[in-house]
Amino acid sequence: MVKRPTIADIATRAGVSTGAVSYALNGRPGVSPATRDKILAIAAEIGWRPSIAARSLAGARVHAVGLIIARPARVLGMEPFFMQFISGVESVLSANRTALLLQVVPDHDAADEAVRFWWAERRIDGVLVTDLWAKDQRPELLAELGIPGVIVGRPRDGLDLPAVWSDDAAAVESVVDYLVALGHRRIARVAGLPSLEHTQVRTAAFHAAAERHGLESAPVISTDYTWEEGTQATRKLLTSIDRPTAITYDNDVMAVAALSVAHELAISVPEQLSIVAGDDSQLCLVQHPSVTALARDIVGYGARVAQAMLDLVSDGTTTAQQVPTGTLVPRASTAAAPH
Amino acid sequence: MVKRPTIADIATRAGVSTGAVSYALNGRPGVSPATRDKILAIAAEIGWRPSIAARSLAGARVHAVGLIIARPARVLGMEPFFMQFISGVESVLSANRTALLLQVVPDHDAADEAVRFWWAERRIDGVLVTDLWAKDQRPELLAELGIPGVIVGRPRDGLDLPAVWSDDAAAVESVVDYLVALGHRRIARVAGLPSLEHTQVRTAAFHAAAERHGLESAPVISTDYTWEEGTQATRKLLTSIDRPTAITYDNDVMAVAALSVAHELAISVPEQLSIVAGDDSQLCLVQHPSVTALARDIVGYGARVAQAMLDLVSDGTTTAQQVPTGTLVPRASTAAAPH
DNA sequence: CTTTTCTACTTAAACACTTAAGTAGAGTCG
DNA sequence: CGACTCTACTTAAGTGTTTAAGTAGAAAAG
Repeated sequence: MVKRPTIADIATRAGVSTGAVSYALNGRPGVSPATRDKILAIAAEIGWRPSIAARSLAGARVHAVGLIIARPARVLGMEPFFMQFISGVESVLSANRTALLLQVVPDHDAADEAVRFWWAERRIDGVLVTDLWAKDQRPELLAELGIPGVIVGRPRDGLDLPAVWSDDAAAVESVVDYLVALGHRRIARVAGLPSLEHTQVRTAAFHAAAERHGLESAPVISTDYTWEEGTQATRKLLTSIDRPTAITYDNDVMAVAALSVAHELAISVPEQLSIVAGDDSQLCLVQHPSVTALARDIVGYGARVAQAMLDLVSDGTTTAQQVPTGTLVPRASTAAAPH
Repeated sequence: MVKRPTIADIATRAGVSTGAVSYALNGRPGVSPATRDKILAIAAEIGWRPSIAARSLAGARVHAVGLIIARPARVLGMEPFFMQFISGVESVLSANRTALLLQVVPDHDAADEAVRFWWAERRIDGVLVTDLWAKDQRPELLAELGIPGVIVGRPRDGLDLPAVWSDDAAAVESVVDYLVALGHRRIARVAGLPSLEHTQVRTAAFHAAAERHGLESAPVISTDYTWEEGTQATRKLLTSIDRPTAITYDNDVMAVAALSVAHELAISVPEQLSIVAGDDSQLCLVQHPSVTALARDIVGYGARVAQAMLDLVSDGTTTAQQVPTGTLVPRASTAAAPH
C-alpha cells in the first residue's frame, strides 16, 4: 500500500508552506511564477492528486455531479437514449476531471431521496435533472435546498436553474407536415409516458398541427415506451374502423414493434401504412422496411448539458439554451397515402 | 442554504460526546442500548447523514464503487448489455447506500488512468472490472495498488481478486450442439472484439465443439459488435463458395443485421439459413422472423457483481463465483438445415 | 528618510468524522 | 476489603485540504 503524496510533501520538497502549495496548485494569485512552476513540477513528479475528501471538508467543490435515472431496468436496456446521453455527458465531465455519480431508481420519490442524500453527504456539486414530469417538484426542491442543477428540458418560470432543451414541438410539427405532404389525412400518434413533460408538449403540438391541417382524425395513445405497449397500441389503431394511414411513435422500439403488428394484420408498410419513429438508432436502419425516424444528436445533447453543469458550478452561469431540433430522416417505412 | 447537521449536534442533544455518537451510529460496541437508541432517534429526527468527506478523510470507507466502460459511444448506445448490467449493479448498491461512479472512456490506457485517479483521490472503495481483454494488466494493477476490485470475467491465477463470470464456453457449445441436432454441418461464427478475453474463450469453445462434431466447416470472423461489421461479415460468409447453413453471432445487433443481408441476397431465413444471437433483447423478438437467442439474466449478473464488491470491501471476502449460463431460446430464425 | 503599498509568502483555524487511549464507576472475585 | 475486570463512556489526535488573517521585505511615493 503506497503512501499517498499530500501537499505537505510537496511543501517540504519545495521549501514552502502548504498554504503556498495550495494557492499554486489551484491557480490562485499569491505565489511567484517561479515558485508556482517549481510546485507544479514537484506535484507532477511525485504524482500528487488532490484528496477530494479533504477538499470537500474544507468547503470546496467535490468535482462530481449526479445523474438520476428514474426508469425500470427492462425499459432502460432497450432505450439507446440514456447510454448515448451518458456518453455525451461523460465526454465533457472526464475532460474536466469531474466524476459522474449514477443512480437508477424505480420511481420519483426514490429520485428525490437520492438527490437529498447525495447532497447531504456532500458527494456532488450539482445534479442533472432528466425526464421531467408534468408537476415535477424537483426544480423547486433544488432551489429550496440550494443545490445547483441543470434541467434537461424546458426551463421553469421563476427559477433560475439553467436548462438545456430541444424543441419537441417543432419536431412533431415537422413530422406531421411531412406526412400531410405525402397525402395522409388520418394520422395517429403513439406517445410515451403521459406523465413526462415532453410527452405532453409533443402531444399538444401534434393536436395543434392536426388542427392546422384540418386532419380527418388524429388519435393519440399513451404507452410506457415498451415494445409490449407499442404493440398493443398499434393493434388497437389498426383494427379501428377508420384506421390511420400513418402512425408516429415516440421512440424507435415501438415503431419497430409496429412493423410486426402490421405484418401480422397483413397491412403492408409503406403502401398501406406509413410509420415514423421518434428516435433514431441502428434499430430503425436494420428493419425491413427501414424506418423513417427523427434523428437527434443525443451524444451532443449530453455534452451540452454537462457543459452547462460545469459552467453553473464554476461561475454560476444559468443560461437556458436550446439544442438543435431533430431532423427527419425519410426511409422506406413512409410513402404516399393510399387513396 | 440549510446548515447540515453533524454528529456534534447529535452529541449536544444527546448529552454525550461525539465519539459516543460515532460508535452508536456505526453499530460498534461501547455504548449502552439506551444511549444508542436515543442517538439513533435524534439522528433520524434531525435528518443527519454522514459526511463522506469527513469519513473518507478519517480513513473509513467512502461507500462508492467505480465502473469504467471502455467502449465508444455509438457502440454503447445500441448494446442493451451495459444499461441492464448497470441497473443490476445499482439495485444492490443503492440498497446498501453505496454510490456508483461511472466513467466512459475510449481506450484501455484511459481506463487505467481513471482507476488510478479515482483511487488517488479516495473517491472509491473499489472498482468493477468489465470487458477484460486478453493481456489485460488491470488485475495486476489493482493488486499492486491494493485497490479492491471485482473481476467481471474469469478469475486470474495467482491473484485473489473475487471474480464473477458466466461459462461462455458451455453456452457456445450448447448453441453448436443445437444447430448440429438440426442437421447443420457448416456453421459459422461472427465474433465480437477479438481482443476481449471472453471472445477468445468463446471462439476456442466454438472450434472445440466443431471438431468434436466433425463439422464440414466452422469459419470465424471477428468484428467490433457494430451493425456495420456484422453486415460485412455476414455478406462475406453468405457469398462464399460453401456458404454456411447456420451462423451464430456474438450479440443481437449483428444477428439482426444478418437478417437484412439474407433478405438482400434472397436467402430465406430459416429455410436456407439459421441465425442465432448471442445476447437476447427485445430486438430479437421484434424481428421477422424473430431471432433465436442465448438469453442471460444480465440484471442478475450485475447484482451478483455488486454484491461481491460489497462483500469484498466489508469483510475482505474474495470468492470466485459463476452465474448461470445463458439458455437458448429457440425462435423462428432457426430450423432444420437444408439438405 | 519615513510612510505606504504591494508581493509573496506563512500561520493557523476550520471542516466532520474515526479511533486509539484514557477513565470513572460499578460489579466480581478471592 | 482491595485488586481486578467490565461497561460506558470521554478525550484528543489525526486525516488533507482551503482560506482568512497576519507578516516580512522590497519597491514606490511623498
